[in-house]
Amino acid sequence: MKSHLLTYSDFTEEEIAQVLYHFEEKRFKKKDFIIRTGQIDRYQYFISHGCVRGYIVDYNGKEHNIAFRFEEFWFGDMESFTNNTKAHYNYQALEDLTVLAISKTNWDKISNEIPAFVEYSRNLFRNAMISQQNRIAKHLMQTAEQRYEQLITEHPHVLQRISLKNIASYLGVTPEFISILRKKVAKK
Amino acid sequence: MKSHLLTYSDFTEEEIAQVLYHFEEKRFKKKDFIIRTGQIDRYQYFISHGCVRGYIVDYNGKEHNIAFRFEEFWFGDMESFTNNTKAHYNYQALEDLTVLAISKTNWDKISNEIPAFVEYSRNLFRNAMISQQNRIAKHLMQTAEQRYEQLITEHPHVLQRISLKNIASYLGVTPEFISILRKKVAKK
DNA sequence: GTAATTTCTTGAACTACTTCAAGAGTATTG
DNA sequence: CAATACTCTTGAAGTAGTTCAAGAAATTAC
Repeated sequence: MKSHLLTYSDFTEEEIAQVLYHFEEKRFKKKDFIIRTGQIDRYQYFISHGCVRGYIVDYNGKEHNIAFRFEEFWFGDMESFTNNTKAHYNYQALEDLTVLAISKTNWDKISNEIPAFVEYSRNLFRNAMISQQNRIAKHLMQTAEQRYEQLITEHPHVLQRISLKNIASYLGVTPEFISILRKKVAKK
Repeated sequence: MKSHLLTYSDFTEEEIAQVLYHFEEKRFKKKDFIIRTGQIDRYQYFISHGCVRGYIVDYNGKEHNIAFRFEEFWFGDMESFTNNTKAHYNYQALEDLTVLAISKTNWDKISNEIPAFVEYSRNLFRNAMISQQNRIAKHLMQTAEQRYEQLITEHPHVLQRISLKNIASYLGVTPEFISILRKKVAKK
């Protein structure tokens, strides 16, 4: 966490200590829910160990993965957290999970006291915004086959930890179609 | 612009004057390019009048609209602007356009001098991140027909100003298919 | 104000992807 | 370690959306 803070803004040792003081460690078991649709998300979570998926459920009850998050990444339903509204997304542990959690109260407190933290979070949001934008562009430009190939070449470690069913949902296709793609790609 | 600053953070009158001082007004004609793929985007743009589309070109030379921006909104290739790298996206005026432009140099200067500006931009990025996330979710959940219907009910003004061809590209379908959808929706 | 260009529509043939059903393989649980 | 429950695969039939070609309608340009 400390090194993560320093890569996105300049903190003094004292500021770092002050920031870290406002986090609490939490643990979850595989398959536990950290955030559920309809509830208010009062924390942001920084993963120290494990991984999670974020997903949304459509009117037919079908689940759609919008994100996977691994060690050294943040997750949370930012809209719910910011506006105290009901969360649109669910976040579920895909492995046993250890996180550093920060409450909204502490988040706001640190934001007021430590300008470097505002800059840190600005940089995080900017990067997130950029990568979401790029993801949208890829969805518009590429077929499912291209998205799958790009995923396995650019993020091969993801396949070690995430089931094909979950990958399929993230890519926006059915598990059956991922099977077909796998056969195709294997032939090349 | 002034009222926009105030809705996203607390500025003193003096700070507002200081921020505004670092913008320059620029004008473009309909169809002009403000940002082109491959060039470095050295400005961020706040629209005072007109609208633009952001798009990316795929390997087949096909264009894909990733965004439309109207009055009182920002645009720019944030990745290029931040890292001084080549822009992935093109931004083109869809109408005669007047913008307030801020250079990277001035952006960084204001960020160092005015904490409220860092908070302002953090809030912008956060909102952008949230709406991109929601857009991805909609793409995963909805058919093109549902996305089209939602667009015309939630943003009917968009249809007054944007051609169907450009809407089609934004929704991720062909213009021909938008025609089909329009007939379907008209029947209801 | 007419020519030139672009946008929108229509229809027929095609492709990427889904749905459903069923079986094999792999984890998880008591 | 047997029972249960997921995950992954296969195939056949179906659907959402594409491609291509061509014409009508609307905009732009000289």
